[in-house]
Amino acid sequence: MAANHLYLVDGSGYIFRAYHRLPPLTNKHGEPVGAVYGYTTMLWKLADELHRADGPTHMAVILDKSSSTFRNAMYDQYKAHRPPPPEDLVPQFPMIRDATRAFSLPCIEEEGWEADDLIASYTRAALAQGWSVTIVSSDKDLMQLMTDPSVDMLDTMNNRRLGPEAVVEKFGVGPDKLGDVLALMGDSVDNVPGVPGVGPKTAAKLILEHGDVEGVLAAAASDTFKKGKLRDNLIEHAEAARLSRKLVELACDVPLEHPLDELVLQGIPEAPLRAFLEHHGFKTLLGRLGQVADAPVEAPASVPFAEDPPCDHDSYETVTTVDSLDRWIAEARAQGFVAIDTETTGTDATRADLVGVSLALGANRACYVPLGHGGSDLLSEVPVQIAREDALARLKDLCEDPAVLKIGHNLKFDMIVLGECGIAVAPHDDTIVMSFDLDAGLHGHGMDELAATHLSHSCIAYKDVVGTGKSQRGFHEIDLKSATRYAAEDADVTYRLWKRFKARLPAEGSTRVYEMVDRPLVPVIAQMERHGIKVDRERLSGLSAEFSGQIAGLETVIHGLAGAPFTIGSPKQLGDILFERMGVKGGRKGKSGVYSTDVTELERIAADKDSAGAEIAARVLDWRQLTKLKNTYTDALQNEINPKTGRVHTSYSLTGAQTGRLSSTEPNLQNIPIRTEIGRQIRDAFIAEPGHVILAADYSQIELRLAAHMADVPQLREAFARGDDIHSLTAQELFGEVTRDTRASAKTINFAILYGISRWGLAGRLDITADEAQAMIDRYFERFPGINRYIAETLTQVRERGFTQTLFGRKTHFARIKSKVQHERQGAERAAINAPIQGTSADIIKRAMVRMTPALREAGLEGTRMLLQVHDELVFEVPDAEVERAREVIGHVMATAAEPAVKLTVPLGVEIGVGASWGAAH
DNA sequence: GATCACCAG
DNA sequence: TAAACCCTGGTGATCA
Repeated sequence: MAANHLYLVDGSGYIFRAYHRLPPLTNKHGEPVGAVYGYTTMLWKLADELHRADGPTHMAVILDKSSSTFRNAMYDQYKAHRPPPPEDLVPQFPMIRDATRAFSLPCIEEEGWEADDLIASYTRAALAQGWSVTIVSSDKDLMQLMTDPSVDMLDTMNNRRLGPEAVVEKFGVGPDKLGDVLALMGDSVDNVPGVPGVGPKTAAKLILEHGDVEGVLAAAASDTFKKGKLRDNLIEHAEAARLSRKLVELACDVPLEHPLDELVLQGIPEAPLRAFLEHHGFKTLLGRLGQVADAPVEAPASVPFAEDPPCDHDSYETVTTVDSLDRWIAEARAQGFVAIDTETTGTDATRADLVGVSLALGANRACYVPLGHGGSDLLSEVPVQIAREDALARLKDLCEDPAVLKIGHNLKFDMIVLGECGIAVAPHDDTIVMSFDLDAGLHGHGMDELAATHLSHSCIAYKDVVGTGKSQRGFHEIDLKSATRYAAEDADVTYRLWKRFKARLPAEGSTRVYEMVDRPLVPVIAQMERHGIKVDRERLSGLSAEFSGQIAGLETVIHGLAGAPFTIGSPKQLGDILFERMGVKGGRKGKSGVYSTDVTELERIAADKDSAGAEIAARVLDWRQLTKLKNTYTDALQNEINPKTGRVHTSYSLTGAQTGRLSSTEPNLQNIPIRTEIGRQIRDAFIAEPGHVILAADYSQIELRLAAHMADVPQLREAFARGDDIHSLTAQELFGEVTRDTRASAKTINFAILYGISRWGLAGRLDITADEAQAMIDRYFERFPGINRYIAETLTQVRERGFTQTLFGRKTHFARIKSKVQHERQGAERAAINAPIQGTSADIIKRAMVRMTPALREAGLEGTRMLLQVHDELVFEVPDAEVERAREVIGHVMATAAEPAVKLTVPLGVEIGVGASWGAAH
């Protein structure tokens, strides 16, 4: 008979990880239960272990009891700086004991001992009986226990079993030396001091050379040790190192309150478990118990859904013959839809090469079609694959077949890659966009996270397939078996998510925004990214050189003023110079205790001509501006020019901003300077091809116009209709006269309103007292009562429903709107006031983008291309001959983009400029 | 990796 | 009580 096998669950560790991983769900009693839910699903997964041949015979959950331990007696600073647990986590601790009891598992905690010590002690006792032990945790301290071959670890969050080799991989030493390495490294969270300057790499090297902490310290004290900072630190902090060694040592001789036999598993009775799940309304789990209770639904994510079988990676087929590929395609045609995913050599779609395509027709009906594996040093033998042209020709027929729906997750990426192979993809659905339109604000929308949330499935991690760092390989270097498991799983999971989202969209009122705005936008964005924009490298490097000279000059001056050289870019050093050495009066800021040296602070100092720091502050401001422009723009942008196209191809995220805006990365082309003359020059480097011009079209004050419409403010609506200056009107209403100053203040207030105003924020902006700011706000609300009403209604709704909506029905969820932490709640309120306005603006420009290309083509403008979107601006490259007509078409499409779905009571103004460069087009 | 600072709408 | 510090984003440098 097999020996007993004890599972020890590190409950405390899981609570915190579940808390930070999951959205802050609430049950029907209004109690926060996010961490409890995560913990419960973890125990659930553990129940699967029961069916393993070498599964548990005994099990217990070990928890920390909040109290001091022997380590505090040794070192009073131990865990002293650990912040208290978040407020909405505290009430979940007792519920976690409930959850454990619901599974009929013993729950062990003891005064004066950390969970780690109890786990160590029970482990030792079990080993003494000849049992084997699995520690369910990913805690690095507990890895010390794997010195015995009968001990392993299990991390249920990613379903990984860890053995001693995992310790070697992570820390460079085996479990027997781990305590010494951890001691030298220290741990800032637990406040284990360690030795300054020694991280994991150095610690491992030292321990491997000298055996243990004492050996390292002895070596450092001897003359043979290499002189330098490391040796000084080891000598100076020798005592701290010895103390740390004791702190990380696990106590394995704690008297056991429960004899091992008590921990025997007797099965999980259903009744208490059902009662617990029903109390919290965990419907997905209840569904799995066999029967769904009809409790009200508290979160859409837990709507029960017809159960799919778990992902079976061995069921996936590697398609290496044309016949087989034809069969898969025929089945896709027969059923009318297919989930699809591409694998490539890299993550930048505009530079990556296609390596393979996976398809899924249903749960566990998935395959991988390798197209470009092998041929490199690492996988020199080219495996059998269908000839690339044959496969691509068939895939093209499938992707362009109007009778087959292609489903992807972040399909924009695949559209770009396939587009480079001459393949269009239509019609389509995109699960990342579906998820965003359903659940923006609740959680991220990456496939791994969605699989965990909706399918309770841990996807194979990409880095586990290709590795990381120096040993990382391209996907084309992966063997076909591993590649198939990973790639086909992606398509399989995409299909499973699609089925759920497809049902939820109409049920939750999100079909409109998905079908009218976001879904059709996907291929439009893919096209824009493929086009890219031409950038004049010489112009950028010229600016870089110019800036370099000025920066060097400023550095000399600044160092002279400071009396000594220092790192100007270090806020810490600059703060010390200004506030300590030069005695400038000013305030501390931030938790880390460094002086704030941001723009407002430096401008304040520079303005006080009597101050000793005025000169240096002014110079540092100039230095900051120039280094920012050089590092972030003139230098960095040159590296982003694609050598193949000579153009810069940004990547837009359709799910990056919770309000529905796009965001732009690698490079970010939505924050190219414009507000200062010197920064503006960078825009001159964005140019048109010969025979073309750049055309830039901006919505004029679109958010204020939308506020006037949505809050129904007659004065503002009429002013926009007349084409009046809106800030002057506000100044007249608020101050009774229009001057430069009152107009500037009015402009600030107008924008502050859109952002969810607070008296302190406005006070800081206008440099007035909070009371004066409050008086202005009161007056604003008095003159424009609609604004006040809009804010109140928006807040009432978001508190009731948990989300706001745009005029097109886009939802943004605000989990923190009920937070007990004041500043979190207030932050959520401000964001909620802003979201419908910012989001509607995003909806409108997206609709303009969707209609733009068809409208241009219909007008016979074949050469005009849309290149960039910057929130309220669209940038085009236009052949000289098309400029005048393009102006008209673009202006018209943008101005009418809301119609006919939404009829606005204000006109949308569009301003258009044309020039040889982006800078000249403004 | 966290923090600060700063670019845009 | 004291603090609050206007929304949405992304990137680069420094420092532990």
